[in-house]
Amino acid sequence: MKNIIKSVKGTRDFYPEEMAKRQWLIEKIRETSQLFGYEAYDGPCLETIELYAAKSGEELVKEQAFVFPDRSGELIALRPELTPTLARMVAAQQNALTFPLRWWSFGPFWRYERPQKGRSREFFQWNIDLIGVEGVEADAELIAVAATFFRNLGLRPDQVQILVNNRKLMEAELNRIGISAELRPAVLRLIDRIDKQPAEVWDENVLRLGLLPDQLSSLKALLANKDLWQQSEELQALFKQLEALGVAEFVSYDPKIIRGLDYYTGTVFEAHDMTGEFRAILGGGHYANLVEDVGGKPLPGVGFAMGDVVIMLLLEALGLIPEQKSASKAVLVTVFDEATQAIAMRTAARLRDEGVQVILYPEADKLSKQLKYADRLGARLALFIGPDEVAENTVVIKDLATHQQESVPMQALVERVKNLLA
RNA sequence: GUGCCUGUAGCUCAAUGGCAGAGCGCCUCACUGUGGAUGAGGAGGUUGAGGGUUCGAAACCCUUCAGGCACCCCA
Repeated sequence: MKNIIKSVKGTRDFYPEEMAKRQWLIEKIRETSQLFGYEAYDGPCLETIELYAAKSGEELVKEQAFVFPDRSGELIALRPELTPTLARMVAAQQNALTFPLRWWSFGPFWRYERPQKGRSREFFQWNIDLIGVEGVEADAELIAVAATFFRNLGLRPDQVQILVNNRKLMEAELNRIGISAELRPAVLRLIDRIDKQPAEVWDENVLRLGLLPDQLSSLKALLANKDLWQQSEELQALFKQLEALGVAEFVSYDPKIIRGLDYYTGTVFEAHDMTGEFRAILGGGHYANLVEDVGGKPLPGVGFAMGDVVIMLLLEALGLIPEQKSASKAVLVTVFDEATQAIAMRTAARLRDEGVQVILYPEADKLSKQLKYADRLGARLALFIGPDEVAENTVVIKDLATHQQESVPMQALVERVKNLLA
């Protein structure tokens, strides 16, 4: 163990067991995305640092991106998020694309952060965006995508909720309290983390920004008001549409949802597990303007991103990840001895020609060992072709789950195996 | 990047300054044509790494690496 070279901090190895789970998750993401008519796309994992300089705030690039010079000296970043790439791609083809645009993507991202549970330096992220729609209908659709995804995974509304708020509403309400436009961004940032700080500390921080004590109490009343959404026409319309889309049970209003990214201008939302044990599962919102910073004409849209880590921790905790055995449809062909090895190989080849997944034991060995191997891999059937079978021109098929076995004529093998696997 | 906690066999953990152990898992055999059970054997550790204190360190001290918790930030 001592001489094994260590992996890079914050990265994960995906052994077959974990890889199978990752593939399962991707499949669920693909199903849901396609169900709503979204098309898959991807960009490069490497981008020039200028792409991020304009967008996504300095913090993300300066402090959280992996940045390095290439051999010519140009600064390259491992992508910490996809939105700037999306903006660039859309801007480059802006006059050729058909809007509204429905695109989704799943791929690796990197952020140079301190790893913790639910947060690694290399992670996978589902990004999905609807671009070219101004109205709140687009917001409703994306929230419906998220809710449908949860439903498809077997998650219930009492286990996970999508919490929604609206930036315009919050701006208006802060204005009403008398908080100046210059102070609002800082106040919003504090609202975003109200649940993370002790109440007294939070109060202190708010007052330190320059708010008056009665503004503080107004603010706290605001954040406790679960009916605040009724002050927003957009949110009223949104909830009505979510009802019509059949996903309202997964959504609730929360005035504390702000989102860190500056480019959100309307609806913002975050999905959380109801025990509060994990970090946010996904987050997104409405942006007025996706491509302006990279040189395109203004385009509104809405999108969200979901990392692979938290959702899998949650699903694992709830026991919602089905057992993934890659060999669950496989037939293991045993090799009795050297004399029968060739016929075992021929039989394996015949089955493979018919599209049956066949694992051929690589050498003659004790049958107990071969069966144990089949068992470990989770194979469905095992075949025995020993001297007796060769003499009779038969094969013994054993169902490893039921322990039942039968002898069939060699000619009937393929059909019988297919029946048993069906 | 800051503070705190934790690193002992593949996994979960004992051993609190005196010979590094258990359970599970793994391998072999009982089982010369049959897997999950049972029994008997066996392999596997420079106690994360490096240094220091000590007659003696898994344990105490320093450094470092990794993970976890909080901050920061966010998926």
